[in-house]
Amino acid sequence: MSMLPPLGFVKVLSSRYHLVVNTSDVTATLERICTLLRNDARQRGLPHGLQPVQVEALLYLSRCNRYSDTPQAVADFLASTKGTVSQTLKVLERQGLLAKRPDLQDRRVVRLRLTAAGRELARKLAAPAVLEQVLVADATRAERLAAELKGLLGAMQEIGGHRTFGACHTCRFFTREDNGFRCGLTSEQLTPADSKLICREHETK
Amino acid sequence: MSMLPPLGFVKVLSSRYHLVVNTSDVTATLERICTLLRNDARQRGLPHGLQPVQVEALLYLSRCNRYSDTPQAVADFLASTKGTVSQTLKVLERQGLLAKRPDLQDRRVVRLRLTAAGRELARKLAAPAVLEQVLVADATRAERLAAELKGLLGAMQEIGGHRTFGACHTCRFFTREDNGFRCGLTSEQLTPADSKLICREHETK
DNA sequence: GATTGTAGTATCGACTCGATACTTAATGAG
DNA sequence: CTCATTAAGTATCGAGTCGATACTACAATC
Repeated sequence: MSMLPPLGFVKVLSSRYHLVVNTSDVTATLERICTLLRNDARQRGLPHGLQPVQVEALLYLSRCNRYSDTPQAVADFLASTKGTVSQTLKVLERQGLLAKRPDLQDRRVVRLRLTAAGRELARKLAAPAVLEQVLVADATRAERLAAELKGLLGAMQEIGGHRTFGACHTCRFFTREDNGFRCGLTSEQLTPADSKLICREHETK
Repeated sequence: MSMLPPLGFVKVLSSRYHLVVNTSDVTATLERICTLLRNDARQRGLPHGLQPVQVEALLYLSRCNRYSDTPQAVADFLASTKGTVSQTLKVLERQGLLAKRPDLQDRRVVRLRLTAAGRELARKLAAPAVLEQVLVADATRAERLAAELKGLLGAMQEIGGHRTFGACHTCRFFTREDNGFRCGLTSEQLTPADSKLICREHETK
């Protein structure tokens, strides 16, 4: 029976509270949360014949803007590959939740649009039963969590070299004009509804 | 284009800071973290021919105590079914990471033990590359996260009706004696090493 | 105009996971 | 003590995931 500590078991000494927190503790907790959350997603999707990944893709497409509705964007969001995503989208299309149409500017590109059924299902699936209950039960916890998790996600995305996929209006290219909003990257006008959507080209201010 | 809000989109008014936090914000963030984390686990396991679930199972078995090393316990931990877990364990056994032996008290039960190779691999996989870097970079964040996440996980487990799978020494059955520790449930003596392991029968104090 | 890069699809094989149908063994009620 | 019930585990099927590889079509660049 070897008693070697696991690799990467790092103790971090906090300068503020002089408490020793070890990272493998946070890791184990977070991984367990992920397991439970993924299972919740599975149970939510199951009655509708959807896998967890399909649920994620559906929800992404219901929230992304017109620059981000392509298979490659979905692949980036899911941190997966275009091959795998192509499979997933094929299933969603067969189930009538999704329609493909060619992009008129770039004919290599496929544009994805949820059907009415797809949007309706996304609306139903958006509520993760377990989390919802926990968060409503304790408002201050929800608040602190929102801040901490956003910070963590930002750091993870930066280190992993992933795109940020933030909401349009939080982007550094987002500008306000006299009669509305505008994207500094595409120079196109944006509606208030647009400004709340997720964008593939999002960059933190 | 319907503009109905997603079901379960709940705004929580914090009594402390008078800030409006919406739960779907937290949810979206957390689901994205999970996606990235799961992918990290996939990438970690891939060089060794392991799927994310196999990694989780391996890590669990490397950290659980002698009351918790059965297929059913693994299924509970993974919030999965015994059928699925049976498959997963069969693969791990074939890869020589795991050995099965019958339980002598209850002959329906199978006891699982990692082989030397299994323990060594668990040691290597315990470090989730992305998280490790983020947490080491900011100690106070790691500290706050540890607290928040444990709170969240506890609430999720309670609402979902899952076991807590906490460390032995944090259990309400754990007692200190003159010459060591003892489990109030099994009445058996516990070594200091035992007291740090995960237990299936764990209950919060 | 040839080369290079990007978006997407098709196919293969190992694995996941729910569902279902079993076997074996412990438990409990009469 | 026996029979019904319950629990632990396995086997099998089918739809789906996902990495790997090979491919097509189009755009961009030089």
